[in-house]
Amino acid sequence: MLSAKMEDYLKAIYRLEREGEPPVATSTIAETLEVTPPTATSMVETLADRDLVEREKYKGVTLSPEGETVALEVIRHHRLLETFLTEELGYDWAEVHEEAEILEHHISEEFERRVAAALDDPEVDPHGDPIPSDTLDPIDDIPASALADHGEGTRLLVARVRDRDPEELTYLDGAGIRPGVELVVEEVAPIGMVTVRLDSGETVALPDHIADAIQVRNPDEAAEEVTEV
Amino acid sequence: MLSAKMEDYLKAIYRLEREGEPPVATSTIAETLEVTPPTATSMVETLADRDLVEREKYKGVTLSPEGETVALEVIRHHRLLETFLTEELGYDWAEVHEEAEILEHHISEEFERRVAAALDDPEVDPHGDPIPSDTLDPIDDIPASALADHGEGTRLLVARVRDRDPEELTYLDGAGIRPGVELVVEEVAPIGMVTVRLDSGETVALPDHIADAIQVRNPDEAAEEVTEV
DNA sequence: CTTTTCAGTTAGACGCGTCTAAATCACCCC
DNA sequence: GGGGTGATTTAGACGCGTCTAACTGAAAAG
Repeated sequence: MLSAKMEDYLKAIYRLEREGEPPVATSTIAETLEVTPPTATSMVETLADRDLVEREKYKGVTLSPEGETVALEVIRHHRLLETFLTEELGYDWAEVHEEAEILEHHISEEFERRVAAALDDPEVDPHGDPIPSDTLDPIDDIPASALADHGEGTRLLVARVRDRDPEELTYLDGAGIRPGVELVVEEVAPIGMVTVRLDSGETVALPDHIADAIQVRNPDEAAEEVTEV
Repeated sequence: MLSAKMEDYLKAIYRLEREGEPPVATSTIAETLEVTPPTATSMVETLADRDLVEREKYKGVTLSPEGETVALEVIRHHRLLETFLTEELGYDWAEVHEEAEILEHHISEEFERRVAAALDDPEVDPHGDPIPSDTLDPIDDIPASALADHGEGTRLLVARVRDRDPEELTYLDGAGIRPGVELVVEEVAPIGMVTVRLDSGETVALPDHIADAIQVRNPDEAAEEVTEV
């Protein structure tokens, strides 16, 4: 049986593999999980002993296929829970992360199935992130880029909001910025700030770290996909 | 912060206090939680250090007021979850115990509030057990007795079914025996078995350990209460 | 090619919750 | 009221996940 902690490590490694170049450094894992480097080393050894990661001493780790499956399972739990909490229990979009972060390790497969059924097998969670299928196939990420990387005048569709901070999320939600919304880049200021205009006409100024967290795509491409399906 | 294990011990002590005469013996706790006596002793020491139980060496323990509050909180979580799983997620009455047994330790106060609201503040769970209020006042148990203690010909209302075994519960449910149902004691056989007749006309034979677990009351008294309220 | 730097690992410790084996207490019986 | 018996506690251990302090390897800088 895998502990909640092991699942946390596998999930973190999964995420870090996709954010940078594998293999993932021990120190990066340690930072992400807010533990000291020796702690990460010893956990990584444990995971390697169980063939959940491939490890080369002093080089870092990559997930094994089994490790990736576990990570996807946990991520599926997390995202289903986030969706369930918002849709069925009236949670605010911003509040769900913490609750899901804990519950993801404790729900049964039966619970997972029933929640998925109650929600009609959703494909994305409230933050716009794709939910792994029940067969845990690798996720093909919806192609998206950071809002920060686009120039003035571009019209964009918000695909995902990659932020965890409840206060920031509440602010963004209140300002009308959430997955599915369209906006136009109004100004890219050289002081590390981007201003966008929503369809409502309102403008919102966003500091760089927020503009990096907002993932966007071309509205026309998104529309095509919907047509295809 | 209290660990899930501590909560389990407190809940067990709470239950055992009500089943027998306090103080509760260490060995009884050990049996209930399926650990060895030394393990129970050491956990009980820890709980006493935190003022969650009052303990007299070699004599046993009783819950302190704080300990009782914690126990009630955990029981509230458990019973709300059981209700939620049956009502909202379509779980079978028999399956919910195990799931609730784990989740009760991991849901937030926010989750508790929202579940209670979604269910419209229920007063009993699917097994007929009362759900502690959000203020965690002591539960005044609905007066009920064991089906096994009644003679032939008595008409009874099933108040609670105090069984955990999913197979047994599924059988009882299938046979039509669940909280709220009325029945008549048909035969008390000297071989440790009770036969009851349901309003549907069907008879069901129940071995003693089951007849002990089924809590019943006088249907007329129950009706009076409903009228009062 | 040597030095320096810093990421990464090893060594040793601790708290939690558990165990087995051994000691000890409480209480009943004659 | 001395023994015996069974419940209870003490002693000492272990695995997990964590820590700090100390050491080692790898890789950049000169």
